[in-house]
Amino acid sequence: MILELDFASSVPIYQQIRNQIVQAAAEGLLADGERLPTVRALASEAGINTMTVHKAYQLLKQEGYLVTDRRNGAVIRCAEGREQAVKRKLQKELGLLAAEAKISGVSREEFLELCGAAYEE
Amino acid sequence: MILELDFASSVPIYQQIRNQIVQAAAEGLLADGERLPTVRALASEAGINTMTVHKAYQLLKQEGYLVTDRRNGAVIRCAEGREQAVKRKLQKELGLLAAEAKISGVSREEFLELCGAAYEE
Amino acid sequence: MILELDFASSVPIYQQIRNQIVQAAAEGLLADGERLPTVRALASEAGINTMTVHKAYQLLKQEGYLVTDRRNGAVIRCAEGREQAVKRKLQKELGLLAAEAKISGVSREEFLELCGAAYEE
Amino acid sequence: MILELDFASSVPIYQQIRNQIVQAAAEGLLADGERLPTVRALASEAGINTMTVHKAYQLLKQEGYLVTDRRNGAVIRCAEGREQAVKRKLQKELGLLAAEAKISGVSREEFLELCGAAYEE
DNA sequence: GTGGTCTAGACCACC
DNA sequence: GTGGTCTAGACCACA
Repeated sequence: MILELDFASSVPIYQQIRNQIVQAAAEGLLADGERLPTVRALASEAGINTMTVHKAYQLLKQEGYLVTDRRNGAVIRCAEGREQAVKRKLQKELGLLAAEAKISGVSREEFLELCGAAYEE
Repeated sequence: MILELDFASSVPIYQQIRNQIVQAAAEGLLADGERLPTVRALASEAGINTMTVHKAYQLLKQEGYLVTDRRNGAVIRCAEGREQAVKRKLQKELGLLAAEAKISGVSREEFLELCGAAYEE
Repeated sequence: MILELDFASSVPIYQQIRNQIVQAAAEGLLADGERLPTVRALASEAGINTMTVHKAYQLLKQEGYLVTDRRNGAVIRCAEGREQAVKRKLQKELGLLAAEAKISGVSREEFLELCGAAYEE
Repeated sequence: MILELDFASSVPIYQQIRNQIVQAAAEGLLADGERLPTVRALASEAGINTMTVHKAYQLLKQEGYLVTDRRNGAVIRCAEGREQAVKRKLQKELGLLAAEAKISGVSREEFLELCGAAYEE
């Protein structure tokens, strides 16, 4: 588990952790059901406060990407039940991104190409 | 110019204003070169402080979506010179959205469909 | 007399006019003693308010770059008597520019080269 | 951190702060990576509003002279990646200063001497 | 009339 | 503790 944190970024560190775990899961680096490092381990490895990692885990849990198993600690949870919620989120966020693309001269084809590439990766 | 602001949202009001202006421009409600409401007008209409509107305008200006003409006030500015910057932004943000879609069971086809719909609108 | 004005710039229009007249004089496009266009002529040519041109002329006059001759209207005035004042101004402004160059990795040689080129032009 | 602010000046306070921090960095009073005072501290020390200091920091951040580390506050950032942008700025500003020098009777040698002295300091 | 600057407070999110 | 956001006023420069 290697995190690349940007402490100067405007996006909160706990959010960066959350994002990178989600992306790692999507890229297959984290298999469904795989155990995540403990809060303490991840915090010391990244040189940050345990509270920050805890908050990221809480967020993932709340979103359903993570389940805390009494015996195994935190476990990643891919897959279903989230489709509707995620689609709603996608609609909202894609709307804004598409608008920015549109008025900046990015064509529909270029936009969809970027979308496809993003899913592939 | 009708703004729908959510004062309870965690996304700052000035960002909401910025987003809605970008979307209005993409939907054609705001033509290239069209004059935007004055900061004072928009502020009083939305029931917020002029500073907040000012900040939104500054942000749009900095991103190149808006030009403040010393004689006329604020003017919307579509297209040109922004393509590269916008594409980089798209790559980053689409990467995360695609990841969320992927591990939530949204197929490539469904994802691209949503992307296309977002651009269309 | 061709002015290139940027109405979106943060530098006031009257200041832009003043700057371009000074530069034109330095490049020899405006000879010492040459007559400047009337306020009205310059204003209509550039599509701006006469008050704005007037303010630019007032500024030039105050700085000693321009003399209003009762018979000839506004006349450009190159040369001396201003050396001390200009040197003081240069010291102040160059100090800041040099500082920016320095901490941005521009070497002394590069900086002086740019200075020389600026004077040459 | 001692600031000398001129409240009567036409140059905005936040710009004065920005300028003095840049100059302090160039003179070596502020080392690369060194922590700047907090907005609150600087504001109370200088007897001005925190918003004004905040604006100065935002400006420095935007120009790349400052990074705000989420854990530590504001940190000075010398060099790298800014050379091109700074050179463009220098060309423009030096052009005007050189023009003023030229038509005020300041010779090329005197001008370059002042430039060299400015860099030295 | 416009946008730009500034004040003196307040509250919040993050770490 | 930090920076970020927001308010309700005010004043100024520009055109």
